[in-house]
Amino acid sequence: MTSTQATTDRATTGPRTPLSRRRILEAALGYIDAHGLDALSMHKLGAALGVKGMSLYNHVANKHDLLDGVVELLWSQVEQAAPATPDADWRDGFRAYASALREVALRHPNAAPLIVGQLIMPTPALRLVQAHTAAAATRGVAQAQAHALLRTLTSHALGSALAEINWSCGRPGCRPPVSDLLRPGTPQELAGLAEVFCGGYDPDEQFQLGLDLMLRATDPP
Amino acid sequence: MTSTQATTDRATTGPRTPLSRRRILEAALGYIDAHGLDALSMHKLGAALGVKGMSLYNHVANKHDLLDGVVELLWSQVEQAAPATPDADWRDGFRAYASALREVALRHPNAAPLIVGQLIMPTPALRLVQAHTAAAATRGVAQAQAHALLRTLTSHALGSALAEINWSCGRPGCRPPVSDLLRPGTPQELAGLAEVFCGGYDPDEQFQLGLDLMLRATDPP
DNA sequence: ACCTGAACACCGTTCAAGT
DNA sequence: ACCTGAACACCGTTCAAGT
Repeated sequence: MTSTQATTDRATTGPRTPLSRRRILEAALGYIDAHGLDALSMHKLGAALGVKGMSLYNHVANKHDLLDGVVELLWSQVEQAAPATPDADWRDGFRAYASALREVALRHPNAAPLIVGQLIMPTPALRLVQAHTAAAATRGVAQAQAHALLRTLTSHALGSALAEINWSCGRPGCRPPVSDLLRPGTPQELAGLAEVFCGGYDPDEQFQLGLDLMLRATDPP
Repeated sequence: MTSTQATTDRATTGPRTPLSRRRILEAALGYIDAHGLDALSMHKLGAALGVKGMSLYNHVANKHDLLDGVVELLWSQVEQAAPATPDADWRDGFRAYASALREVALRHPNAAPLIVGQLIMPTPALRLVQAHTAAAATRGVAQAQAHALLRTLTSHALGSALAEINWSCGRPGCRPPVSDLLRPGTPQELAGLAEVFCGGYDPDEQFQLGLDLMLRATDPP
């Protein structure tokens, strides 16, 4: 309650950790995870950081820039999870890249649409392309071919993650239930179809099958 | 200038076509196409319809419902472009479905992110699944297999369309230039990579190759 | 250098009133 | 039945002022 107690919330240096672009972006992602993309506002994000909304403009240019930064943060998580490993089989590296991208999207379902809607190509994404292309090049894979494969894998990872987030109902409890996806007027017959189309499959398995297809299409080493 | 001239804007029945959900949704899509998703507001959309913002609430529940309606409109365009044709080869139908979905997304780049971010499964989408599944069933394709294929095709169409909208630079003039996608700090070396990764390929061709892969993976008729 | 108060135009939404 | 005026809380953003 008192101001001396308030510092226990942060448990770090001084009475208040100073603002920084990095800290703001992480807080923004956390806020989106917790409350949804639409709920994020500069005022509320400021409050969540113990600061007054307008202070954020000292570290980000505007809200659009803030969201770009969140996308960059997500890509850096992908980079951390699936760095290129020059010694291992490049196909395993490509597979790990696609899986990591999908997993980051699934771990942040409220933020995932940003990845594909922010009109930005963040540095960590380019570093991933560069590193994995280089790994494949050591086995004689041409740059154009590696790029084509990486583009397809990226589309597949994001496309299937977003489809899963919006339309699939995880196996057991189906949160939210399929019926929440349907407009009130939907005919009973189509509602039944939705139940099986959206609920009756394993998204992981479907994603892996797609991966296999794409990687097998390239001729051996 | 005068009020008698004003009616020439619509050139239809009476001095002012009455509002309807359908007319509102079409105007909303047109507005998004013209001015971008972020620019759409109830006030401005009302003005574009010659009406006062709040009037829209007589026909749509709220802005979220409005956007859901726009997504439904887009799916109905897909349905119109690629109805199932029970007599033709079902593979051609599936291919036409995926191509139509992609083309609708590319034709409405500003609205496309909505398809994958609105948490809704519109009736026309379900009708497409139903019709194409039925077409495949007449050739002995099991429902589960048809559904799996349709899910993969849907992910691929949307994933590649969204990737193309955001990160690719159509062959000749590259609007906007790749450099607009990069954050100011991007190292020169990665900027060069972006130029070839985002600009040096044919998105149509890449999409069609993916389609071939998916359709060939299913055993013959 | 960085945070704040005050202020701005704008936004989504409600509701009582008009027609 | 459907449109509007007035009003509300909220939003993104600016800027002069504080420290």
